[in-house]
Amino acid sequence: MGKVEENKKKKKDAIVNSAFTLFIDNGIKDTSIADIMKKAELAKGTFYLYFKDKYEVRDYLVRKKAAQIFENAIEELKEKNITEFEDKIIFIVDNILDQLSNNKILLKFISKNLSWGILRHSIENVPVNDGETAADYIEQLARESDRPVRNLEMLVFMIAELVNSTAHSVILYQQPVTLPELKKELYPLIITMIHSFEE
Amino acid sequence: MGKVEENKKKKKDAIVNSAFTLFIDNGIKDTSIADIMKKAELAKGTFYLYFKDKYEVRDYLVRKKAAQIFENAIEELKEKNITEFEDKIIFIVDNILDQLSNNKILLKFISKNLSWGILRHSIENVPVNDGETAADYIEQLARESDRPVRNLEMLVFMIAELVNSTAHSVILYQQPVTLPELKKELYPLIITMIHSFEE
Amino acid sequence: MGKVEENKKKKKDAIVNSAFTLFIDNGIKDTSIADIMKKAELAKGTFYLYFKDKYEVRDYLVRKKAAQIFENAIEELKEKNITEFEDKIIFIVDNILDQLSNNKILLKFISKNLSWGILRHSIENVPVNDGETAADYIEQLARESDRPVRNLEMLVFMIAELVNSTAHSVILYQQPVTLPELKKELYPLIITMIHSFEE
Amino acid sequence: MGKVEENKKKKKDAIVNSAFTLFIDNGIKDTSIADIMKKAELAKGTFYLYFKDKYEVRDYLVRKKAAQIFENAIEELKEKNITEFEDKIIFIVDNILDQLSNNKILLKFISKNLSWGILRHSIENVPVNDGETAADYIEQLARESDRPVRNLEMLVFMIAELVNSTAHSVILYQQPVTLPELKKELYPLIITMIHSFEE
DNA sequence: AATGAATGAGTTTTCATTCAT
DNA sequence: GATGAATGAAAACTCATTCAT
Repeated sequence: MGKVEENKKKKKDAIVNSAFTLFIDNGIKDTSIADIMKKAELAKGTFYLYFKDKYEVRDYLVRKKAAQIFENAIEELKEKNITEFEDKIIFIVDNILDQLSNNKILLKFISKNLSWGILRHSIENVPVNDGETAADYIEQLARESDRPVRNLEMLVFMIAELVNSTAHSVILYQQPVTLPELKKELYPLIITMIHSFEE
Repeated sequence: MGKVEENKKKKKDAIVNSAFTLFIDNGIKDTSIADIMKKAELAKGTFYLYFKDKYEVRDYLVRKKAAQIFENAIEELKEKNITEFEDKIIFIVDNILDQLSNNKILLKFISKNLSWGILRHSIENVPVNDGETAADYIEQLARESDRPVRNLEMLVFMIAELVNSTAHSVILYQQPVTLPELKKELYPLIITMIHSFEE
Repeated sequence: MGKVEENKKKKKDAIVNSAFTLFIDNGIKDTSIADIMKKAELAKGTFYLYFKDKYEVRDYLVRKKAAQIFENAIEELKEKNITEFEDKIIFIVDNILDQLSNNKILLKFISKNLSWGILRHSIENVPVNDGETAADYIEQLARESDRPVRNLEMLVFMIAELVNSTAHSVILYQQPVTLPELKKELYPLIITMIHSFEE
Repeated sequence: MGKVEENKKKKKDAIVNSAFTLFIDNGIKDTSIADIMKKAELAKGTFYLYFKDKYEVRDYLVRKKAAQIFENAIEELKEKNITEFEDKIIFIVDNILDQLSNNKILLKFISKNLSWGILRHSIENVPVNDGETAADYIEQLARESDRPVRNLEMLVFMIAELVNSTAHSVILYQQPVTLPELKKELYPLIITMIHSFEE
């Protein structure tokens, strides 16, 4: 990377990091571009060299943070010696739920804005792992397993949506149950779902 | 209803209907109170006699529209002769998915804004059926059934979240599958879920 | 006029007068809406209740000022006892040239922006005399004369354009001649033009 | 011209041509230096090596385009065998009116910005013919004629202003008459003017 | 209860200009 | 000479809210 390119990367990071803190603290609606750039210690006009508006920053951040959470779960999975596909899935879900539970602010920020399109499609500059998406990684796990799964994408989609949407209500508002109670019902259900997708 | 009351109802309806169209067409962020009142053909100041801000209108609308959809499904259910609890649930889900599929704009508006809290709790002025919520009604169905279900609220919650979150992606973007394909996987899964919650 | 209407008229006048001074002093480009409203002692937002942007104010002003100049000339003409059509025209032109010569700043402002369309067409709220335009008035003078003129509008048009465009250069920059020298050539030419349009 | 000089000429031309298109399409007010340089495919900073600001470019363009139009008329005049001074003037005026009529966009651009000063004074880098201005050329024509004209500059000035200001309204808006109708009145008038300036 | 003119703080956005490379 | 990233002042414009009528 040339010196200029490096400098640009640094500036973009400064904007993104500043924006994340302010979005979390004050909400997107109550964060102005002036606020972001002041905190980033850059000129207001510089914002527009990197982003169109603050919603572009939000989308970038959602992808980046979601990818990070997934990556963390994967990293921890690698350190374990889990062999069964379904156990790996449960481990990942459990790990993600715990991460989100420990960072409710992040959960609030992400879950309002996360969609299947974002999880599914590789995102420029925000790869989970060398350009690989979360869904790619899960599919790889499935292929490694000895029990083949039909319609894998659909399975992953349903698990992801179920986890994401229930997590939001449960972790943030303990509605209608607490997280441990959710897990108690959710994990057997996920196992059932996986089995029903085995060929 | 007195004549004054009737007049107030008319005004409130005008505001709400105007807001709905504008929210759908331009997004909430880009709809001003001035816009709403102009389309409603009422004075700007009048808005504040009925709502605190546009977000209150949005919440009112989401509840009202969601309740209508559910009510429609119930009405049609009553005309059928379905006896089994699980068949009733499948019928309701199927009916709602079809309604949403035929009204994608409404789906877009609702699914961005619907939460368990709204489904669950009775809403002033927007009863499904005499102050009864969707969840209340489902519980009644369950009680009428001869096979008792433990933790009914949890079951309803999970089904609702699964349906709502998958519907959004599938109906609006055909991602990752089409609606018929989703149904083919979703309904057996819902049956499985219900069975696993039977005592 | 109701009290509210009266108040609105007052506000519009304040904006227009403030704008005129600032346009003259600093130029349109260097006059901001904030400047105008500050001088008018009104809130910035109020501007947009009366005008779309500052160029709409400019157009309004050009029409108004041009109409005033013409009206002044007419007023003075009425006090004289001039009978011949051509002498009336010369009187009006002479009077206007003198007015402009005594108010070069106004000339600068008007002549950059004056067009035949503006002179010709009655302008809402800015009539020369009860909705009558300058051209209307001249035509009336011609009709009163005993020597009929063919294609009167064309005659007026050519005189107006000739006077307006030569005045600009001569009065503001004494280029290529001084005002008295221009008059010496211009008036016989106008007489010739009138004669050549007589039937 | 050295290779360096040639390169600079190319760059200046690129800037000027890009600016012309943008001025015509979007207006000068709504054309930024960034726009000009992007279209010219040059770096923003390079602009300041050639011009002070966009108004300098505008003036350069007006002169250049006006000179071209006049030069075209002269070229065509030379190919004809017209002997009388007044016929030559009419030919030139007629030719220019036709050129402008065929290029209304150019007319719009020029007539808003053309002034006697520009026509009259030799312009650095933009000679009509070896440093000669339009007015110079007309004076030469007059001198070649056997009927001497007094106050030639004044005559040219009045004809130029009359033609320029009437052309604008007539060609662009057909107001108050069409171009053929204007010509029918204008040319006899010009002849009359010339005669009245003969000694 | 209803109106709609007025407010002015707040936000976005533009853009000429500089200057290190 | 050429570049284009960065600047930040300046400008336009929006809009929720108030309040006299």
